[in-house]
Amino acid sequence: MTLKDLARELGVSTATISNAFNRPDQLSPNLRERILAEAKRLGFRGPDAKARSLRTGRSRIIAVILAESLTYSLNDAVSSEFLSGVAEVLDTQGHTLLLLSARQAKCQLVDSASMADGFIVYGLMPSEELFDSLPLNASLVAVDFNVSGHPSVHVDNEPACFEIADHALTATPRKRPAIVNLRLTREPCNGRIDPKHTLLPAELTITRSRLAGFHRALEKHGFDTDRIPMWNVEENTFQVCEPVLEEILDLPDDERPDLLLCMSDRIALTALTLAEQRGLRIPEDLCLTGFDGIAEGQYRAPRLTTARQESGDKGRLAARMILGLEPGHSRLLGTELMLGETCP
Amino acid sequence: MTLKDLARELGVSTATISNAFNRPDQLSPNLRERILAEAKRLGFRGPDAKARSLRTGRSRIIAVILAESLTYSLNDAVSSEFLSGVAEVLDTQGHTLLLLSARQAKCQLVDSASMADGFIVYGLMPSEELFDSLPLNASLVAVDFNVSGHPSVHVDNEPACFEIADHALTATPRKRPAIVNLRLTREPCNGRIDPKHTLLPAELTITRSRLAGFHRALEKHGFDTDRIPMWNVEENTFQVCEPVLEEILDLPDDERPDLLLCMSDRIALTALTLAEQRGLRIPEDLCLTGFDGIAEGQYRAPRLTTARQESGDKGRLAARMILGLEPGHSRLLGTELMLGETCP
DNA sequence: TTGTAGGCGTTATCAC
DNA sequence: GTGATAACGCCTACAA
Repeated sequence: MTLKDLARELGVSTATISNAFNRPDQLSPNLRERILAEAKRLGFRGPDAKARSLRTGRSRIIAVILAESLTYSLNDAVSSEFLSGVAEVLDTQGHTLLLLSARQAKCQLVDSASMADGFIVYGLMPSEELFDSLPLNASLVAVDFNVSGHPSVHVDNEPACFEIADHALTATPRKRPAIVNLRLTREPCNGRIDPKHTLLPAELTITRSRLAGFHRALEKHGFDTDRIPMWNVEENTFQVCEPVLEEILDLPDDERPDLLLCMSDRIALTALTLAEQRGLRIPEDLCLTGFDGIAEGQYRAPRLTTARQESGDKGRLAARMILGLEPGHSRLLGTELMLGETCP
Repeated sequence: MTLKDLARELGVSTATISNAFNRPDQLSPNLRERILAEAKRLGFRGPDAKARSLRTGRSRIIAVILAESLTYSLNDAVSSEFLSGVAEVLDTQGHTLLLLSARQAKCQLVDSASMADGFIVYGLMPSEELFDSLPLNASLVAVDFNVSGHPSVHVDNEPACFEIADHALTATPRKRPAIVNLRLTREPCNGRIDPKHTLLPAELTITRSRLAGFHRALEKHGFDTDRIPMWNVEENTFQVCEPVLEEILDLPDDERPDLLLCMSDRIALTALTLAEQRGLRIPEDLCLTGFDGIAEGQYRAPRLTTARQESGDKGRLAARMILGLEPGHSRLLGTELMLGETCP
């Protein structure tokens, strides 16, 4: 049942049917009523989206390209909240959300790409060539990293991390601060970072900005940042974090850090769980800080000291930008220091 | 830059270009190489998805229609794990995931509908008319409810809930069991359910099956199910559950339930948090059971006693069914009783 | 207010 | 192995 069939059936032209659906003001209400009623009766579900999108050039589909796998992104509190914000705006604006991952087979990513009206690219972007495969004139908003020629949405990572670390170091003097990074090294590394590792450049990972903030605070408090031990995890999940944090917590008492600056709440919460299992007193034996402000860290005791970022807002803003509802320049969102009991 | 442009530019026919991209065996490797190279050089990104989908009738897009808002679904552990499973399969099969919500404006839902090759409908379906707007011959898989004429994926809610409640009542004799439901009443209700409320029919909510399981166990243990107090929450979030559970926990000691059979882990965890805040001893003063087996309930102490459902498997199965990788009949997935310390 | 016709960018069916 | 051509279903000047 196509628009044309319906037109023939009703003895009117295809244009009239089309107008009945898309431009009510272009025909008499009576006729329109009749057409809509007959359409329903004959089982015409409205203009076909595939044909319409070919003709008009727009699909009302916005694609979000996620750096991580969909599996990860949908389960992670931070990215799913982001998506949630995106979805909220798209929904009210009559658009729908297509989920893509930079990890997925390139061909289908590219294929689906020409379907979407715009792209929101979230997180670290592994390959330059991906951008080559996106439609040339596509509108694109980058989130948490930069793409030249396109606006981006960022969070004030460096100042936020400075503030956290500064707080941690001011509240109680610390002897052995350490940092647990997330995807900082060029080569995958789940464990201690040593001088042989090369680090990803700042354009490719927000971890660098966060690290810079931590370092600035450490320097302010008289530490030599080169001597601050650092670990790294490749994925923000309990499973991946657990062994690395066990390695840290199982160090001899006089080597074990007494302050762990973590790049994410997920890491910090994993550390917290493992530390509690080992009978370490929080915060006396070990202070912990996170980043993100996810619910799981706040609905528990002790609550996590962290920098809250409004991931949902980030998504809403990115969506509004892609739809042209916001000025087309890059934006920087703030964070809020949340003082919990893990580092009071 | 279209396929036709490229054909003209290279002096070959459009068919040849199309074949170069879609049917490598239909032309000489040399020619194909040349075409691909020139395409890249001239900035042709490959066949346009909109046009292709119109022509072939397939978009390689599978839509998931969620009963709840996208915002909720993306943040809820159970549904995001489900989506995650769906995404995993679609990804490996070269399909992409379009997220729709039954809550969103009907027009765009219908619009986008004709775009997708198939539909996975998840959870309670509020309106019949939604189905009328889906393409007639669309393949469709229902999850957690039934749609006549289409296969569905279910979890063995009734037996699982019987098992949980039976365990709870066997382990320690209880005097005052109570049930906290999720979306059981026809009219929205956040609070105690009284006889005036009408309940949703079993076709529309899995809560009915779960309730039936609880009731069967209660009867077995000599309770009159009509006298078991029931509460209801409309949404599976901390914010919505909190006041209802406060109402329950703040009852006088001799009225407060000593066993709370909850329809979800989210509800049970909220109860747990609030009970701990009130200094109630778990499980001595209050036993709690959940449903779902989400991580949050297992990575804490005390761990939640619950029925674990593999939401990811559910998603994977639904996706495989919609892609025709599984026999086209309905399936029932099992659950696993997980004994935690909230009801040992 | 309604109808006509061209084309959006592909792919599939044929010929050659 | 390669090329012409006809759909796919719709939208929208423009004409009536």
